[in-house]
Amino acid sequence: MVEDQRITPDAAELVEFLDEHLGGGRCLVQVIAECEVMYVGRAASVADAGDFVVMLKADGSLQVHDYRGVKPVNWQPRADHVRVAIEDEMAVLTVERRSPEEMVRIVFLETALAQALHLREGSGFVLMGSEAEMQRALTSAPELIEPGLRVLDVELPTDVGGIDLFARDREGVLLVVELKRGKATQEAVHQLARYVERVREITGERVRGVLAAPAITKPALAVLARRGLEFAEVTALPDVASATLQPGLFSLA
Amino acid sequence: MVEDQRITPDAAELVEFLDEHLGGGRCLVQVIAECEVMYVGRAASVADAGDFVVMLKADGSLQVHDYRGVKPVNWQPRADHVRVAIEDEMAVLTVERRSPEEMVRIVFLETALAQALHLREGSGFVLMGSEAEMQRALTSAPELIEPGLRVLDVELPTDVGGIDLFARDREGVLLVVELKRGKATQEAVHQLARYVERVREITGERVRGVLAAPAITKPALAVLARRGLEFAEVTALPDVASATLQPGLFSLA
DNA sequence: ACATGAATATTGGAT
DNA sequence: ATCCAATTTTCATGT
Repeated sequence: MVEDQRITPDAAELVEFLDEHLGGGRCLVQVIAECEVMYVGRAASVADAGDFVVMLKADGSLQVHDYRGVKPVNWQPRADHVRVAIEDEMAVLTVERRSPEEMVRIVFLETALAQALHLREGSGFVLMGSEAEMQRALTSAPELIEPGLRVLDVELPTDVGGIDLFARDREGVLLVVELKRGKATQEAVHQLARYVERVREITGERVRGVLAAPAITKPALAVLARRGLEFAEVTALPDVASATLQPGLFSLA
Repeated sequence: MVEDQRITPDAAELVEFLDEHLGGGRCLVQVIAECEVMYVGRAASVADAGDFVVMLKADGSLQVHDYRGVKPVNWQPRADHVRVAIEDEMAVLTVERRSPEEMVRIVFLETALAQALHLREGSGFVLMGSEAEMQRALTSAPELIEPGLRVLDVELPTDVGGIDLFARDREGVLLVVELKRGKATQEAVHQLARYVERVREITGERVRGVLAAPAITKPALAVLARRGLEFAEVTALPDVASATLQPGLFSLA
């Protein structure tokens, strides 16, 4: 798994190391070093000398990690061009991409460790509780929103965006459903209001608007009520969470 | 910088290592191993056995990296609780947090490397080109949007959200400006339309709406025009990008 | 603690 | 290539 490791390499050795290991198939290269990091592109930034973990993956993505936070200090998703060179007796890494045109430049002042890893692919990954999954569940069991609901359409496109679920209630009244997998905010209410208004304009019919989510913020609920819209509590993860959060067991079978 | 390292530790040695180094001040711990990763919380996921880089930072944040992409396969921002134990002769790492209630559980099947790093703090970090900066620039030089503009308010709160810039044009007509630091999308147009409509209702005056951004998508521009709103081209990074993207120089002075 | 909104958001999917 | 919408978004900020 650990293919190669160099302790306190000098500039020349680091360049050689990177040249050798970058671009490999399932390779991940890390450099732990004191360095300066600069970025220009969608924004621009400079980080003065500090200790960072620089991670370069096989797809050309780069991230520079600090001692805190999930988010890197600097990064670059899937770059087109990765280059190493020696400038002023220091190893310099340049990662560029077109579209958008941007670049990250790292000057290695003092390298503690460089390592090349080969990560064998995992056999499988499953994610549960996405909005798409919620949509499928509610389409096949619309009574979870309200009894007597008949789904007419899913992801129905309009000129102001796609309607998650379009239906008629038990009395035949048109119903627009906006789904959120997490706690719904005012933004979701505005989205729903927009769809309802548009459908009213197009059809001339009475239209109900329902925000379906596991929860809603208090301010959002207030706006919802003021606009004559409704909230329906639906959970994204039916029972998995409660079952598996018990300490000890953790099978998602 | 590299405080401690263990090559192919067994379960007991890994647990001891983690117990010793976790929770340190500016410490970052990495484990490169074949493992299984499970997550339950806002969603739920399972990753079958595969090779990953597990990174634990001093603030309790966790990330599990794959061979590709900037985003980790699994992660946890600032957890409240980090635990290691031996189960079925394997080292198991559990990272939990309240609010939201969630946890990541990692079973180490075969560990290639464990290392503890001490990252000294960097001296400085500067980011240029944020929306806040753009707002300040345009407030002090509103003619960049349009000649004769007088700014009345910044971040003016309404019941449908905060208006980035509120102004009067040279003819005294009210003007609502929505700022975007990147290419503006339809969502930004809807936001602007909402503010304009609300200000019209409140004031009863004629109100212009301007979307100020470095660029706008074609569909967004169409919607904008249809709604009688306007686009103003303003750049978030006045000249830094073009000046510094020249190969060779890279000073942001 | 809760809610809001920006972000170099990233990423996958549709057009 | 462009555009849109979800995301375990994360994160800082204000209340």
